[in-house]
Amino acid sequence: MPVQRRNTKQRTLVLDAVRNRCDHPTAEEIYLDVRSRDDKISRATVYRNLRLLEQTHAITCVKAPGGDRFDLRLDAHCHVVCTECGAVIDATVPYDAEADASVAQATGYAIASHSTIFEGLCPACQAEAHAK
Amino acid sequence: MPVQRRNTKQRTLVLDAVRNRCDHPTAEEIYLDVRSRDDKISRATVYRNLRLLEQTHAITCVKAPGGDRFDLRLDAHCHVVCTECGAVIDATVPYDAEADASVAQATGYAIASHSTIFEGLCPACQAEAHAK
DNA sequence: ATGCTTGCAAACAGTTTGCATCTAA
DNA sequence: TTAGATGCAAACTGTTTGCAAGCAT
Repeated sequence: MPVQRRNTKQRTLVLDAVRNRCDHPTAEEIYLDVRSRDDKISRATVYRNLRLLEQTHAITCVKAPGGDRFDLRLDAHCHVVCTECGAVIDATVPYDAEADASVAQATGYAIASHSTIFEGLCPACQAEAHAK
Repeated sequence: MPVQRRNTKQRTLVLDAVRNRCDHPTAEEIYLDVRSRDDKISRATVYRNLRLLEQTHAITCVKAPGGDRFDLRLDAHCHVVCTECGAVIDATVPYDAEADASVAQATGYAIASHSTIFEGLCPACQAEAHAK
């Protein structure tokens, strides 16, 4: 675990790739995006940088079925994930900062944050389910 | 995807194993528990039954780093996971059913439920961090 | 008897790691 | 110069699947 960070071309590319997307890409999608700008970069580097940027709080990751999704960290917000196709979108519910303090008090954990994930069928998958 | 279910000895063992634990065991831990009662049961069977029981809503699964954790579904509640050691405990925050309806309205998703996961250091890991 | 279930092993997906080489500072 | 970063390939973890045999209904 290095303490000092360097600004490599690859690290910048990974961060930019996350910045340039509004959906919530998987590591693989980030890899493909970055790959189109630098066809030498390896998956390992993308994964290493995603973890590093996450630890730095430059980006956040949403644990969705079928792999983590990454997201630019602007403000804390919730996510909605489709139980059928796995699509992830942002939710419009305010972040309840008070809950963190309350849970910390009750459990003794040092709560850093919380994430809420709503699960359900997206409109497209609802339509498909009806079609059967 | 079978529509009809049978009551096999193995399925019962898996369900009982989840019922008999208050912590939030991983699939592997369930497997080891069940294994101690039936040393012929295979991991595949445990995984298959855990998924099946989840779909049946007999149990729920919490997506934690390092693998899903399983839980008897009594009532909807939130979880707290330690970012260091991965321990999972129940949180004491009421389930906000209203949020589901509100998100459903705003997004067009058919929201089935939501899960909230608080992240932070458990007391033991806090102590260890201080010790350094 | 039928077809859901099982056990086994192999396959899989997503991610991490060892190591020699490279490079930012 | 030197510690951090990279690329490659192999290793790993958690989970799923194909198939022949088994068992609940």
